[in-house]
Amino acid sequence: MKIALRKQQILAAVIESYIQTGEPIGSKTLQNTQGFNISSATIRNELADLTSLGFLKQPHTSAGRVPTEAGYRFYVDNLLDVKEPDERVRRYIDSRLRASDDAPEHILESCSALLSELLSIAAVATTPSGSEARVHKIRFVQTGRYTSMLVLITSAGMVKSRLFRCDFAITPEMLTVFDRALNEQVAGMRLEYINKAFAQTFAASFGELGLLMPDMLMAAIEACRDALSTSVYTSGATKLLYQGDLIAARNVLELLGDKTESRRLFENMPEGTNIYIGKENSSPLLRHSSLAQTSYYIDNRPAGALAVIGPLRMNYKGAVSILEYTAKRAGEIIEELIAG
Amino acid sequence: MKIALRKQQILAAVIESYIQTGEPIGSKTLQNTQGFNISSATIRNELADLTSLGFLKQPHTSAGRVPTEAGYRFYVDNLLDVKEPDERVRRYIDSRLRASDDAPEHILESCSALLSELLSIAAVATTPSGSEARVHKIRFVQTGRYTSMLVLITSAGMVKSRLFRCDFAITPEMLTVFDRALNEQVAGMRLEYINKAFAQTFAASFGELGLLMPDMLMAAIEACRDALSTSVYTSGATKLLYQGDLIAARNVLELLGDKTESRRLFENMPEGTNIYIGKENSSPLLRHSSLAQTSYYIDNRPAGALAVIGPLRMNYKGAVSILEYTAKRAGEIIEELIAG
DNA sequence: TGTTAGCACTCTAAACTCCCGAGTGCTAAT
DNA sequence: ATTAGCACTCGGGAGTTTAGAGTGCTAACA
Repeated sequence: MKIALRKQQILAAVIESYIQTGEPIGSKTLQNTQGFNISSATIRNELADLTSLGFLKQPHTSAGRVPTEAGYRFYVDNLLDVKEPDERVRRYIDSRLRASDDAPEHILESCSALLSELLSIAAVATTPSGSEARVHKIRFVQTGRYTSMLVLITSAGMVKSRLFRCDFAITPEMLTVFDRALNEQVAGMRLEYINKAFAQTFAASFGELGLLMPDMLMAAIEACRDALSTSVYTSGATKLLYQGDLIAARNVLELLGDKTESRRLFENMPEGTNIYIGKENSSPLLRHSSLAQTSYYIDNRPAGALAVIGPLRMNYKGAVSILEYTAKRAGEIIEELIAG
Repeated sequence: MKIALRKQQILAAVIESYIQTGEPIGSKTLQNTQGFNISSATIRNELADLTSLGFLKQPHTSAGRVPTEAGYRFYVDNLLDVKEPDERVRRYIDSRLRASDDAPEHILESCSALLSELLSIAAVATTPSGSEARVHKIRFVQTGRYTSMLVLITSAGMVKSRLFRCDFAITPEMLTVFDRALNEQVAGMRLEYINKAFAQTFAASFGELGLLMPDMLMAAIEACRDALSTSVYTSGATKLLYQGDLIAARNVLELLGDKTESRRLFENMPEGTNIYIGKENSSPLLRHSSLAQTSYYIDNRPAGALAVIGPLRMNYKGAVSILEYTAKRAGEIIEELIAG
């Protein structure tokens, strides 16, 4: 769609004003505050055009204009010139990410805290999915007479542990047997193959000894499932409660409170930066909100997502800028970690 | 304070009606719905007395009565006959707690989910504090060339792990040295003594070798700190958003979103079951809410807390009943686990 | 003395009306 | 193509009215 430059400038002005104030804006105010060198009548004509194009609407006949979802869409597609954040902000992000401790999980937790803090809206970060990963090795630590901890280390450097409990007393020898037998089989296997079927054939191949293993194997399966499934960290959802639209906020809270739902959000996200506005969202709970999402990369492959969720009139420019910078740095820092 | 039986019954009726409907209730409705054998005029007299006693108030001169905080207080102190939950509910609680996996943390997570589900309000559960616990032992698992996992096992059977990373390549021998040296010192020590001061004297006593240890010791300190500090699991806070009082809900969300704040809530709770109504709460964020809390016991000692947070007009009877039963069962099930 | 019927009184919330003013679209002049 | 001018629209705030739920008081009654 080809649209005259002045129309675009006016559209941008309306949207940015509305994002800032939340109030419908009319031709006169627009003329005064934005310093256009044209009369309000001319602006009115343009506004009428933009309205009939479907980019703006009026809450009622005699009110100012408000962007429609299509308007926001055009804005983010064509009128958003995103810059890197200020040096001060960049420094701040760096320092906060560096301060997180040595687990990727904690870095991602910091990402979501950081995003919601800087943008004053809800933020989400997902851990890398383990779907590409393989078992590197599995270790055992005895923690009690009947209990032990299984530690799974994946080829991607992720570490997951799981407690299990047997109904017989565990001896160190037994753990050595478990360790050797299990690692011989699973080392190098894709995580998703460590499932119930595998456990059965594995236990069966040990005859009587196999009877001692189900608890241990169950723990292994669960550890793999943990490593395979992405976890989702959220922050600042309550901030939305202070920003007007109660039902939108409530729905977002609902969505983010449900781990399964929020995980699903990122399952089929295309990589790169994406913005979903209102009804464009896959979840009906986001029908009145916007989601801005970007991927972070580990070894040049998209690993997980950072995202913010806010009202339709969220600060898209700032959001994209900060999202992309944070994602870049988070990827780099996690890479350093794993390289070790 | 001595109060005639009939007055008490009327007070109870008003409060229970208000809890159910949220509407002020007047003398006539009270007479009709609760089947008192006295005229509405008589009820009016009693209501006037209860009002001047400070247990009831009127939103405006010509409206029905609503309980005051003092009214709720009298109600929970004197008029609450708590029964065990139904068999069906008991079964349900049991099965849900059994289904949680073998870590106390997961059981407590289930508790909070369960409470908020059954009572439709926000629920909280805290893990046992480790303040009484001592180090049982510490184990190491190598997870990468430069990284390892430290596993802390406490005398209370709690297991915490922590990753750490050194800037030199780790060898199995080195871990064996760490293991032996560290355990010799710390086994049996109270968790809170494993702190920076300890780490310094410990590292110092190893001379040059001590220079290799700071990362490992840092991890040990953090694991102990983890084990020492109670974690707080919350569920269902969003349910409050559907129950009228928005600012109360918002404040609760705020409180529960902040781990430090919500931990503080339970720091000095007396054991047993307690109810804090409105301004009785220590946190100003709960000024418009009620908190009902009970302890669960491990080996006959109070270990942690289960609680629900809801509006002043929460269903106190159901809440206490379900809280106490859940706490009892949770304690028992955790005991079984740890006994192993 | 405790209970009750009757009644005048109070007060809110909902419905209705009125009107200001911001904002519009159209027309005619530049 | 732009602009000034103007009649028109309409939401929402202010003021008014009204219905009805609920009260407290009084006087009669058991």
